[in-house]
Amino acid sequence: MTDSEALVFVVDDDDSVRKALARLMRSVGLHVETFRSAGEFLGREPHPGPACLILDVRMPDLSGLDLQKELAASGTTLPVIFITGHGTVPMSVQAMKAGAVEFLEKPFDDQTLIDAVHEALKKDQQARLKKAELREIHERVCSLTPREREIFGLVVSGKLNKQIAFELGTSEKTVKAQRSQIMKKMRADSLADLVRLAVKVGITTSVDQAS
Amino acid sequence: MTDSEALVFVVDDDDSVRKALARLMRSVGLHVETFRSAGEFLGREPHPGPACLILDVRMPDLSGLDLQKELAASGTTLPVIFITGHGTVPMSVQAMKAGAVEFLEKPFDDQTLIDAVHEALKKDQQARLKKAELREIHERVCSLTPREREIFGLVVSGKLNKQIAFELGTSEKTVKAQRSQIMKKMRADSLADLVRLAVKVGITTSVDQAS
DNA sequence: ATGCGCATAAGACCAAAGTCCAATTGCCAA
DNA sequence: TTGGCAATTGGACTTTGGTCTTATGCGCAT
Repeated sequence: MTDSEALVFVVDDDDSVRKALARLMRSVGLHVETFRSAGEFLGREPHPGPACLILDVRMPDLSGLDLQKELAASGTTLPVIFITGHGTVPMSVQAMKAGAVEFLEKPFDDQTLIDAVHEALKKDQQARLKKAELREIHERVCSLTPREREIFGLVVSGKLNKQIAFELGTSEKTVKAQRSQIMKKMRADSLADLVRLAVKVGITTSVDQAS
Repeated sequence: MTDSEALVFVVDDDDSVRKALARLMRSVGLHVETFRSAGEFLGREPHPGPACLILDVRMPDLSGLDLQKELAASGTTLPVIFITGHGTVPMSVQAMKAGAVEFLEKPFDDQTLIDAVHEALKKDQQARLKKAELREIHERVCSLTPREREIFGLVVSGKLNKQIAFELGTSEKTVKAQRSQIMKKMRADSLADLVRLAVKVGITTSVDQAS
C-alpha cells in the first residue's frame, strides 16, 4: 500500500510568497500545491495522502481564519499553519483555539516553518490512521442488519442471551444465532474484541456506570 | 458529597490588578485567592474543588509562561487564563500551545474574562471527574495480586480459561478461581464491563489488532 | 511458632454460550 | 410469481464459564 506522498497546500494571495514557500517546501522534498485564494483552494478535490495547509491570515474575500472555520465546519481535519505579516494577539489566539498547529509572523525562520510542517503532516497522518480504523469498524457495523445492531448493543452491554431474548421478546435461540452472525461480521474473535470495537465506535447501550 | 466550591487563583505582581480581579471574580460569586508571584502560588496546597488560574505573563522571577510549564511538569492540570499588558504573538502562541484556555490583552472586557473563567472551571471539573474515575479504577487494579493482574490482562485479551492456564502453566481450575476474584475486586458485573475498565486504564496485553 | 494471605487445585454441578442441522415466515426483487 | 435473503425458532450436543466447597503448600509478619 504505497499511499500517496505528503502534500503541502499553500494559500496566499501574494505571488512571490507562494513561489518562495513552494521552493522552500520542495527544497526539503515535499510536494506542494499553491492557491491564490481560499475559494480556489476549496474547489480542489481531497488529497488521499497526508497533507497540511499553510495559510496566510490576511487575504481578500475569505480570510485565513474564515477558511479554517470553513474547513472545520465541513468536517475536513487538515492541520493548518498560519503565516502573517501583521498578526495580532487576538488573531493568533483565535487560530490556535481553532486547532492551528502553528502561527508564524513574517519574517519567520525557514526551519521553524519546516518543523511546523513536519509536525502538521505527522498529526494528519495519525488522524488519517485513526479515521481509517474507525471507518473500517463502522463499515462492519453497517454490514449488520438492524436487528443484529440492536443485539450488538445489548451484548456488549454485558447482558446474557436470555436477558436479551426477553427484552426483545424473542427466543434465546435466535439471539444465539444472531450473536454468532455478529461475531463473524464484526470479525471479532472474542467477546473482549467485540467490546473493544464497540468502545471505539462509541456504542454504549447500557448506562455507562459512574463510580 | 458537597465538594468544595469553585476557586479562582490570581497570580499577578501588580497590587491593583490583583485587587481588581479579586473584586470582579467575587462580583460574580466566585471565590478568589491571590498571589503576588509564581513562587508564592507554587507554595500553596492543592484545592480539592474545581479551580483555575488567572496568570499575568510578565512577572519578576518566574514568568507566567514558566509557571505554566512548571505546573504541567508537576502533573498539575489547572486550566490557565493569561492576561498581559504587552503581549506578543509568539508569546500567545506558546501559551495556547501549552494548553491555555485564553490569552487576553489588557485592557480586556470584564465579561470576556468571566466567560473564560467559567469555561476554565468547567474544563477543570470535567478533568477532575475523569481523573477521579481513573483513580478509582486504578485503585481496584492495585487491589489485585500480581498473579491476578496477569490473568486480568489475559482475560480481557479474549483468551479462554484453558489457554490462560496453559500459558501460565497452571490448571484451569485455578484460573477460574482467580478470575472470579478479579471480577469481584474490579466490581465488574460482566466480561464486557471488565474489558471496558481495562480499556480505560489502558491495559492491553494482547496485540491491539490493526485493520 | 502460629496465623494469614496468596497461589494452587480438585470435585461436583449448573448456567451460559457456541455449534450443527433443520425449518418456517415474510418481504423484496428479478 | 418465484427465488433469495433476513429473521426467526427448535433440537441436540459440546464447550466454556461460574459457583461452592474443600484442601495443600508457601512465605511473611506478629
